Amino acid sequence: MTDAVKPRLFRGLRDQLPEPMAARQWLIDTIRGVYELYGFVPLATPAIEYLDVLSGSAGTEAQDSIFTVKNPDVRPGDPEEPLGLRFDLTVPLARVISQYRDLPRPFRRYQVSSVWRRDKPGPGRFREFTQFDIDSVGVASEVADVEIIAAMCDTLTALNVGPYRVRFSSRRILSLLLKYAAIPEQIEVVERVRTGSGTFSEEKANRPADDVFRVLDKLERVGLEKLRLELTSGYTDKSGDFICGLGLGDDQVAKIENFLDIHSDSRSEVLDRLRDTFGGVEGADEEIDILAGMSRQLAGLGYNDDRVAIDLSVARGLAYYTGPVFEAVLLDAPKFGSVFGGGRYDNLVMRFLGEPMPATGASIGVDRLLAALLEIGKISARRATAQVLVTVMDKAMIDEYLGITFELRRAGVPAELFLGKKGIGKQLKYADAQGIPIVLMVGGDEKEKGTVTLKDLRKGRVMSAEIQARETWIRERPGQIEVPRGELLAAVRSMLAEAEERPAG
RNA sequence: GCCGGCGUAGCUCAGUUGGCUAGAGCGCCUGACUGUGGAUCAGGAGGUCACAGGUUCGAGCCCUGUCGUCGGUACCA
Repeated sequence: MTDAVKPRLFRGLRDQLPEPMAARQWLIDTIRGVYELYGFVPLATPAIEYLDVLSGSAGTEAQDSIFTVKNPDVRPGDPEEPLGLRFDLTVPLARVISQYRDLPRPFRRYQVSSVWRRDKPGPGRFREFTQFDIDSVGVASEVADVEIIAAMCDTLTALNVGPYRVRFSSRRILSLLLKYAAIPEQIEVVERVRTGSGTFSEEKANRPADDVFRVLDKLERVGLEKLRLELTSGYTDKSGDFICGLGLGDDQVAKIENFLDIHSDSRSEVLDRLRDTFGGVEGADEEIDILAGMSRQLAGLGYNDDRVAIDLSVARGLAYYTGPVFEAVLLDAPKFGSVFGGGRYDNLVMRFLGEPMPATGASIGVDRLLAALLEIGKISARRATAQVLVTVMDKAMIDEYLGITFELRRAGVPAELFLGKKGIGKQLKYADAQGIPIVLMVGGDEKEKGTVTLKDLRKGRVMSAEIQARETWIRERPGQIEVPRGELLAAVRSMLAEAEERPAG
């Protein structure tokens, strides 16, 4: 043999093997069902886009995580037209909106697709992952945001994820916080730049005030102590890395803490306290009224405090959000963080269109949500799609086995004909290992009697615990029945009905 | 990106201060039991010790680099 190619995958990529795929497809189908119930229409766009279409929405730092693609058409002397893989579904949507002017407005679409980011992979974080997005483009009214929040709730309910909480706030409330705390648009910070092993040089730099939001977003993860340090002097973390502080003054930090102190399970209480705190701030009443209106509409539809909260620490990556922002967490799987999030982005489409175009939407991290549901046992992986394995007992009877298999399939019962070369014992073992619940056996005996033998492997699995001796095991033939050939379908159906399958499979 | 830990069978891991032919459990395969999945018993296959270089009489073990992986941190449109 010559050198075989080593089978391997590029870092951060993974295969999706059959077991989790079944659960994944159920997840996606269920989400799609909810979105179509809301009247959203499907859209697909290519994985590859021109790099200038992808980048720019979030500045140069965004480019660092885009996978670039070599343009095969570029010729010597021609201007380069670099390409990249999409990193989200929102930017392609903005392009589509701008490119197809005759699309209905408002345009309400859903899209489930892979996206790619060149970030460092981590647990539950891959370089290729699937997002499921829902967006309303062309609606300035907050009713569109209310609808998105409601759809998030209905989706999570349909997925049977257990208790969850959708939290929302508004980017404009956070802008008011900057006024309230008297934080200027540019913050001067001292960055520490590594110049060698263990040595640093200090450099002054300007950071936009939005950096404050980025820090606030970490509250839940790092706690108030570290948050305070990061707002002021900075600190050195466990690994010895220096975290740059924003150099805010005590008064400013105190006011931010006042703001963060406003939290309650009651939306109206949060709004009341916010009104008090932002008392003299210009424009505050108007923004708070908007949140109050959303809250009232949600309550009117039955989305109450038990699952939708106003949480002022929700900031999200604020690069293009302009209004309400929202995210959902599973209360049984808090460590997975936000599994579903979004917000209003009224300026994004303008980049392509040149004129304002309001838009709002949310995105599900399908992989993260799936991982969370598998971990808390709210969804189970199924190995087989077949419900019946038709075994091959006598090779001479293969035509009959084929016939039975197709009879089952044509009656809507997923069935597999065993195509390997193994004895009956091995075939049963195969069915058991694959999670196929029913085995069908027809040999010389059955043929003579005009019957078929059906075996429910799930019953045997239960009885296995009490049977010790192999003789007994074989003699008892747990879960096995013999029925007339003509009653095959009816018998299979009643056997399948006996143990009801969970929807997730 | 930065800091640190770890790479030994399909999986989880042992492997002494560097010393004979690299081990275990699980899984897999075969058989007992050729018409019965579990359990039990017996046997078997499977390793370039991540890769490359170096030190040494001798390296899974020590050194350097690369790759991978895990954790922290940054970023997350």
